[in-house]
Amino acid sequence: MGIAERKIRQKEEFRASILEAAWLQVLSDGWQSLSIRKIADAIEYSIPVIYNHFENKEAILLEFTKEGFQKLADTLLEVKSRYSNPSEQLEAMAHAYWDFAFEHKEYYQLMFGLGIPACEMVNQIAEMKLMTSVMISTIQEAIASSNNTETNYFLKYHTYLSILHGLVSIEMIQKVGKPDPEKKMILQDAISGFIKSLVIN
Amino acid sequence: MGIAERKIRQKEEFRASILEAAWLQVLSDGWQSLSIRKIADAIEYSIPVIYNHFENKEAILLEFTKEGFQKLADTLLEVKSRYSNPSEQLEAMAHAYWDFAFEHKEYYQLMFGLGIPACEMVNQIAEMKLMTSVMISTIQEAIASSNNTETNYFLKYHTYLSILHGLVSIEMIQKVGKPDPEKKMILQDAISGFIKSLVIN
DNA sequence: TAATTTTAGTTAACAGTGTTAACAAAAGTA
DNA sequence: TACTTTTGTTAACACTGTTAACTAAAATTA
Repeated sequence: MGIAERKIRQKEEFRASILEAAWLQVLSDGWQSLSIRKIADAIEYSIPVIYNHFENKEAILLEFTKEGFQKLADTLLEVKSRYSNPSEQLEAMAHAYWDFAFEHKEYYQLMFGLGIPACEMVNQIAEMKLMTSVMISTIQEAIASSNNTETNYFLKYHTYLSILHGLVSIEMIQKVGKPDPEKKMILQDAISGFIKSLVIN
Repeated sequence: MGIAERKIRQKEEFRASILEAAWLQVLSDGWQSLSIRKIADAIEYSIPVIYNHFENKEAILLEFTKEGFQKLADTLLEVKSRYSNPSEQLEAMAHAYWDFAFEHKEYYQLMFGLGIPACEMVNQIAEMKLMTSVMISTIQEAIASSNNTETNYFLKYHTYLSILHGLVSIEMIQKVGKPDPEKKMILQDAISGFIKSLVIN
């Protein structure tokens, strides 16, 4: 009964080839110009086959959104593991976040920008919760080893993420290509201020 | 020779009616579903007339982007004038910025979000420079009356704007309708930390 | 005023988009 | 081999922005 298994495998490969073709499209022309038709063209199949594997175009985008959050969460975890002090961790994670955003610009724009993440959808992306939990746990640890252990960790998490996302997106809006390396000073400035107010209070 | 003047006036009115119809569309269905055809339908003219008044769809969006930055700049100036202390001004402006974003969600999303402001375009929006200059001047004043007058004002402006935009856009992504009033605590937290590090250092 | 030019506005089309219903062909099962 | 299921295709629908070609109205000139 290897037939059924082969079919599943083929279906999986097909699905992967759709995503791969889509990703190549995105890399060369950006999200805006990704189209079902071009994907179909690239994989040399007719259009409707794509709908056998993805409910609609948004489902394809969702796949990449998940991938993006997964990658970001992994990166943050890895970076965090290189330090023991929560403050150092938060700082290193901030830099890693920045680097991720510009090294994987396409992912980042989908994850936060273009997405106009359809309302409830956001909360249903498990991979996003992963990123959230990495950040929150580190902030909790920082608070635990601080002067004021009564600090609202959720509020601080929200502040942390907002500062990071604000820095990144303002930079992305203004500059086009490479991220001005000087701008990392701004990141450093903002994030060290945040950390200081977090642990010293 | 009142004919030429009447013609100019009519052209102006026509242009205004296009913008008005577009704005109603946006208010009821959002930017994503704004279309030239619907505008033409609303003003009861054929499609190509719109291209006599606007080069393309983006030009219409640009008009609203300018309007948005103008309104925001006006608001910031007005709020600033109610205080004399730069720190108080920066704090009040931060709250005004937040309020503007959610009271004029459509404008804000166009100004910063969807816009994917076509590269150079951003620097050519005079109204945006207006907003920038209001913020920068206040920060300069805060620095002047601080401990460390050597602080890089441009870096601090960038940080200020990034914090604000980050807070707003993270909130907009997560919540759909009304802005959680509790979230203003986060704004307060982040901005008072910023101001403290700006004037005390 | 009549003829001519300019302007304003229309229809119809082009080249795209996402999505789906109806059908044909291939593959698996009895 | 005959039947059923899966797989894939064609062709269409309902949209999108944009523009070329044409007509009708208005303004200008002779």
